[in-house]
Amino acid sequence: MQFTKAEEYGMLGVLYLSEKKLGSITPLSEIAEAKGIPEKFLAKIFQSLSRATIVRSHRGVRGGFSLAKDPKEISVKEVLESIHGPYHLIKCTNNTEICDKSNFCSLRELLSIAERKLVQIFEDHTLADLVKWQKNKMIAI
Amino acid sequence: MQFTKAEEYGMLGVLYLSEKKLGSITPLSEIAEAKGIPEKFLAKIFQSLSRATIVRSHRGVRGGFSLAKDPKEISVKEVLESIHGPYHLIKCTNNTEICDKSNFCSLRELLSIAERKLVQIFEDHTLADLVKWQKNKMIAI
DNA sequence: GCTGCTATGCAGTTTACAAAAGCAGAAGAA
DNA sequence: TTCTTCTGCTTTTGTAAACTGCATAGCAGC
Repeated sequence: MQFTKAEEYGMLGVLYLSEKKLGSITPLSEIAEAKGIPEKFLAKIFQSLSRATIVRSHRGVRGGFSLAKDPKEISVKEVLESIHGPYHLIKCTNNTEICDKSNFCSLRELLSIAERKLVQIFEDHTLADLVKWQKNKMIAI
Repeated sequence: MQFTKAEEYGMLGVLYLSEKKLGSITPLSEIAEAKGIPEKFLAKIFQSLSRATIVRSHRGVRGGFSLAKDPKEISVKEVLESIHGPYHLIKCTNNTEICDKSNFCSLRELLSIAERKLVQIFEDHTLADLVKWQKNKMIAI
């Protein structure tokens, strides 16, 4: 049970954009190099983010990506779910058909609770929050 | 970010034992068949559980596995961690060397928070709790 | 002490999916 | 028109999960 690289890269990407002036356009190559991410892989991730209107794409010379809205308005949950779909700790959490052995499974119940807690945390934090943490910590050091 | 089959099977296995009389011995074949789990795979998982003294093994005719302690004394966290080691949502959560790009990473910070919440839930629930849920629900239906 | 049953331990194989790379093409700016 | 950047596929690679097999060891009953 771990985060995937796609999720990690996606988050690093939007965090990178969040630190820039709102609306400014940054090419993928810059993000990829700055964060040490394979550019083509990042491109694929940003396509998902673009479809979810978290970022906006701009083609052509001096093109790239910009945040589609204020970092304050973008939750971590939004970013993660646009990359990998809704979170589920276990496949049958929402799909009862997969595990039809019993009409009630206490394990599924526990995982649902855990899942809700987890999603709640991701929902409660925005990109702006993370950027703020980063800045505060940097000053402290 | 999902549970592995090993974790799922392991939990189902110990839950199966938890429903039996404390100390009674059940062969793997019975558990495997009852829960629809590949027997050899389950055997491997139970070896881990045995080493962690969550279950006790008994060889020979009428042998099998029994819980090593009362279900009330076994937390879900114990079971899960004995199967897959300590939980980490991201590789660098505890290993700073892996991600040396910055001395502070807000993403890591957030995941640490999430991780602690998750572990807390698993620590707070015992096998006895889950069995109780199961029974109550069954009665309700 | 032989036989059958069950776990043990290690060495495999297979499968699935994440991660990454590649390429032709479209859209846009200069 | 040309260069740049994203777009939308396809394909490859790498790795870990999931599963299998076999020889061995321990135990019980006869």
